Amino acid sequence: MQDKLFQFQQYLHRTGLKATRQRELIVRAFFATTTHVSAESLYRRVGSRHPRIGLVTVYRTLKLLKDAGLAHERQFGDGRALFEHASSERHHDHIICTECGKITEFASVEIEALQEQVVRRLGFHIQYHKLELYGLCRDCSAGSGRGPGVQAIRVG
Amino acid sequence: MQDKLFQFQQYLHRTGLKATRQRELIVRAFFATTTHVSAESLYRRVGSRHPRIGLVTVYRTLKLLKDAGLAHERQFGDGRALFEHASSERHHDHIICTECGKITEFASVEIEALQEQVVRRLGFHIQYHKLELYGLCRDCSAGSGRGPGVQAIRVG
DNA sequence: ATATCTGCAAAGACTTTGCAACCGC
DNA sequence: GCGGTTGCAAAGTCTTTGCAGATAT
Repeated sequence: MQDKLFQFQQYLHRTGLKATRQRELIVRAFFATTTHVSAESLYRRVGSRHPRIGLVTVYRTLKLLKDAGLAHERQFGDGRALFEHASSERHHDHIICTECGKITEFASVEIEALQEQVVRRLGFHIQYHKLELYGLCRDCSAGSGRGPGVQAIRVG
Repeated sequence: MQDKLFQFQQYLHRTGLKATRQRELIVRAFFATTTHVSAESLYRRVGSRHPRIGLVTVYRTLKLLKDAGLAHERQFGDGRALFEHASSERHHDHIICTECGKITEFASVEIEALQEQVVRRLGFHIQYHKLELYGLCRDCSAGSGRGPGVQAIRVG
């Protein structure tokens, strides 16, 4: 987490931008999360300890994190963007529980290989993809929905 | 197309709603499209011949079409909803050209079977999924981008 | 010193809602 | 005529932008 902040500050320096107190606090808070955060929820996390930081600055810093390649922005169709850590790990997709909102990450090389096949047949040159599965997680199909969270599981 | 309108009017009657001139015009315009339309673009299509119809009514009618099971709403992550005809065909997914915006539909039973496997291993009970591939279509990779359109191709 | 940053307020894009007039049934 | 419907305007949500004062280098 400490080196993510360092990478961010490297990016700022490289680009001629400034390493401000607000940016450090927001970036720390971002990398302290384990789940997908919205701008609003990150704002609330930071604001609980540092009320003087504006939501606008959170938006702007998240944009910088994207530009620096340290964050990904996701749209899960509920009208707001969620941000997750960009890691050096392989690409992954998401399965979202429609009951409790829990987001689980997974990856399947078989699925991706098939996607490549399909794309080739249609004459497309693929750049990236987005696969979202929606359903009930184990807890919620058992009828005991808990709060949201994130797991990272590798399949295939 | 005529029977889609009939199905819609059946739905209205069944639900105690009224078959108005505006609704008929909007629904006709919707089923006259072959591509994915936004509320705004459907509004413009209708408005070109019938300027007295409001955008708000288009939104409300699209909602009715969804409720009637005759339209699906899609979010391709650019901040606005696109609507497509709900057909009795099998589920399909989309591949979107990042250059010209062309949306091509496809379906692959192999991909869906693999998704089922993954989901089962994670203990999820799947309800629906969303797969979007992004890349360059044949025309655009050849360097001759044309306007957007839609094709329907079945694979696998 | 000076170009960038911050935070507020305001604007923008998309969609929904309140309300008085309107119109199917 | 009653109750749903329309269209305008207004509000709501999420995100971006303009601007004057503040700050990093």
